[in-house]
Amino acid sequence: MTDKTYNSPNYRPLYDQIKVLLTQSLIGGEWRPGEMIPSEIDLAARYKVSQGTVRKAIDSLAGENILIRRQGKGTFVATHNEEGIKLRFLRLTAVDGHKEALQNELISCSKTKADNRLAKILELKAGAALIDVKRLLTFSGRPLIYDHIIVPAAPFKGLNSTRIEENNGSMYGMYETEYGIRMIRAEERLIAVAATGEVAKALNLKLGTPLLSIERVSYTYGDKPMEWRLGLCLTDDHHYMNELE
Amino acid sequence: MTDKTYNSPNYRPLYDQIKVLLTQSLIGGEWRPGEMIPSEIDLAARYKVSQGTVRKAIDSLAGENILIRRQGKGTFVATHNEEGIKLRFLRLTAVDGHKEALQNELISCSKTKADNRLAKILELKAGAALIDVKRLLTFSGRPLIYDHIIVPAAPFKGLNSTRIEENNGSMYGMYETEYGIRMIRAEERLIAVAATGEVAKALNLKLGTPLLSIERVSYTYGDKPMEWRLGLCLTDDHHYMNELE
DNA sequence: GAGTGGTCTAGACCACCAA
DNA sequence: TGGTGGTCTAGACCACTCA
Repeated sequence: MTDKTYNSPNYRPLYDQIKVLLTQSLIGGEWRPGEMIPSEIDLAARYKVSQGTVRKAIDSLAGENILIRRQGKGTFVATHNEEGIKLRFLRLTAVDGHKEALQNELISCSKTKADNRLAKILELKAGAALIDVKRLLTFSGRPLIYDHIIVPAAPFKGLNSTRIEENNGSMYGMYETEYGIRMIRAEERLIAVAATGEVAKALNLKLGTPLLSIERVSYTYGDKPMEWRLGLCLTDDHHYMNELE
Repeated sequence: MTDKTYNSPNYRPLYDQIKVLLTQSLIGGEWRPGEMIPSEIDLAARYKVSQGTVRKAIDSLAGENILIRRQGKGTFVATHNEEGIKLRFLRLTAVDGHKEALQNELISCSKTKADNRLAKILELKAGAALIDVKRLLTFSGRPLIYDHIIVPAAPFKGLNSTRIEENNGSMYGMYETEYGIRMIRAEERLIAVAATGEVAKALNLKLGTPLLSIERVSYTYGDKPMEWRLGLCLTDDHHYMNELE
């Protein structure tokens, strides 16, 4: 790490290189979700840089919610299996802001093959094996979201309805616990649509009722897409919250 | 600044105190939108702290898009009047991702009074004077958004249709240029609704067409709400993009 | 070349937590 | 009490921009 490679065409700051090394250890499973990583001083010794440089690398990863700092305790690998962080990606809240019980009702879990569109989104070959999950999410006993989830079959071997129910429908938690795959980022695209047959029936709505359509692609380390999801949400007393900076 | 007030109940890091001082200078107008602020070294001398501490304060403000760093040039006060940053809060993009010409068509600009709901949102007294703007936004010649904008009349004295058109409909730019008020943050709440009379007509739609409703409250320094806005968007070939971390 | 932000270091000390 | 992250400093040097 003494070679700073200044003036080289592909110059990267040291802390950026350290960040890559840390990420590789995360991908490689050296530190698993929920575990504590070595202290800043230990890492500094390991990589032969100053504590401040390690610090900056960790700061960056903490800013991306990949690591979590806890003063006095240590730095931990973030996980979706933690109370309070479990629903990090769920932006739908009640209009009056009250907390509510969330329940899953599995509709189906089957195998399909990727058409061109999904293959492109998930970076697979057309025809690749997929797992297709449909479910209903109920808020305080009322069904509000019709969820359609698709993941590649290869990395999620053995995923079936039993396993989903064992994990209480927490998909992200299951991906981590059962397959060691952690989602670190997601992109959502929202539009308004009219409720059609199957969905209207499941949500107990009139045909044509406006629904919020949330299409989400989730990424794991290295910006690799690992899940496609389409949620159709009834928004008569809930809304999707977003903060702009 | 020598008093570090350690162990005091309301202990705040030095860089946080510097951040407050910088923010006060921004509010007070010492450095106006688009201008360069003093160099880190100068600020360090001014506040009697090290460059690193000033740096951390600036880093924080840059992270909130309040300041913009430019290596080799200096640090500048962010502005909505800059090409490329102009539409920072607009998340609606074409499905195929192509760039498009955006145009404003002013429908009305009138005075009203705050009802209880708006008074609460904008932190005013019920009955306070408001300015009410309606307009149509067209993308590549096609009307896609019916916008309803409400601001308190007091800080925006003299805002009328003429002035809006002089600023080409760029509301945030106008707030800065004409009134020295900069929006730094916004909260949005999205739901799906059905098009009703006036809006359906303006957007040339059938009654009941699903529209994306985007309610936005914008805040200036000190988390003071200064604008309420409701956009009704046709999303047949556009979508609202959002990134989750 | 002078000035700006960006990186990196080494060291001191503080705040928080657990045993 | 010892270990962890968090703050702060002083100083050296690099990368970028512009005159």
